[in-house]
Amino acid sequence: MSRRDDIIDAAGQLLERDGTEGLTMRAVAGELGIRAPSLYKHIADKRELEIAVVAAALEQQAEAFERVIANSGDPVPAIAAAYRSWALEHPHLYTLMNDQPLPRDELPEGLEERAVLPLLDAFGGDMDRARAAWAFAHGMVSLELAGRFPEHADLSAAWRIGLTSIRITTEPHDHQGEPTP
Amino acid sequence: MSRRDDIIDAAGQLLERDGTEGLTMRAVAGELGIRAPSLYKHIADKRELEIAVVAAALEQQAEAFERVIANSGDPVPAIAAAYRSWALEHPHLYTLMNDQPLPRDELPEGLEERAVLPLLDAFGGDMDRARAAWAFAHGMVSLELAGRFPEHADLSAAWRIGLTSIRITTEPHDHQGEPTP
DNA sequence: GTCTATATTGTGATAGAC
DNA sequence: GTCTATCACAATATAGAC
Repeated sequence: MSRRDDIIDAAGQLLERDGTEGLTMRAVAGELGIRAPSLYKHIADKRELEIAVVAAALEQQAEAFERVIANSGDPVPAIAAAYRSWALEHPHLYTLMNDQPLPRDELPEGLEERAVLPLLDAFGGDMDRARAAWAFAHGMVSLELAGRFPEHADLSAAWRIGLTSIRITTEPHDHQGEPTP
Repeated sequence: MSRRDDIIDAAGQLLERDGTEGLTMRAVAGELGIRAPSLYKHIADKRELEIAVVAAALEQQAEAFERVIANSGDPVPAIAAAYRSWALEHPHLYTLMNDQPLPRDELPEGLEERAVLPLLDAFGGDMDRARAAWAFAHGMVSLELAGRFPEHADLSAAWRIGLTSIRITTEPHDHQGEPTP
């Protein structure tokens, strides 16, 4: 493990522990027992560090999805459960990955596709439906992470309704009846 | 309009123009042609200002929903379209309202309920289903605002699938608010 | 590879005069 | 209600010594 990887690793742990505001160059250095200026011998600037953290998190997420579809008969609820679990266990990484554009040009080749593939397969290659399911899951997870749901809200019921709905419904491709926003 | 309201108004406009980082006490004061310390004669601190901005935005959103259901036969797609439009026109306000817990204790009495009511009615009082629809819409909107969708993504198709699915499907469930025949 | 010293810029907030 | 002056921080980043 290179010194650069140590830094990326420490940054990820620090982000998860202290949140976005806690992720400072001083703090990352402190985590490794060195001073902030020393980091710049290994990485160009803070943005490069954040991109590396996002890439590592995306890979971790992809592995989690691949693991779960291997051991389950019904992929949609399995992936949804894994998606939610990963987010609840890594709330700040999850936010960093999803509240800004993916730095696609600076990500390892094929990584995004790899992370998306399990869900896409679970919907028989129907990208639009997979995208709707992703948006639903992201909505549920991000509102839960943000503490935006009322305390009494029955999240299990909402998950069940959203997931079964998006999966069950069939719709002809040339369907025109529904106005869209 | 009190001086306090001027400040809240300026803060909202500034947030929308320059984003979260642009919302500083100095900048808000500058917008009004005064100095930052003068603000503290009218508001306690920055947090109080942000809460007031959120409350004003929530009220504006509620008005938009009420306006749209009055002029439309089919409320679900109408509210969805209004929800998306409002978010795209006020991206930073939308984010501020939804990426942290609502300060419910410091919001005007009944405001949250008022903003939710149109959607809840559109689902016949079925709160769980309305919540699923909200999560879907929030997921679509927040991913769009964050620039997280690939450029080629067919968002209309995803909206159509998600909305029709969540509306159409029926599921064994206690329909609390469903009109009894 | 790491250090000290420093530049530069920014923030929220208070004291006290007018 | 507004001002000036100021406190108390904290941030990213660079230069140059060792």
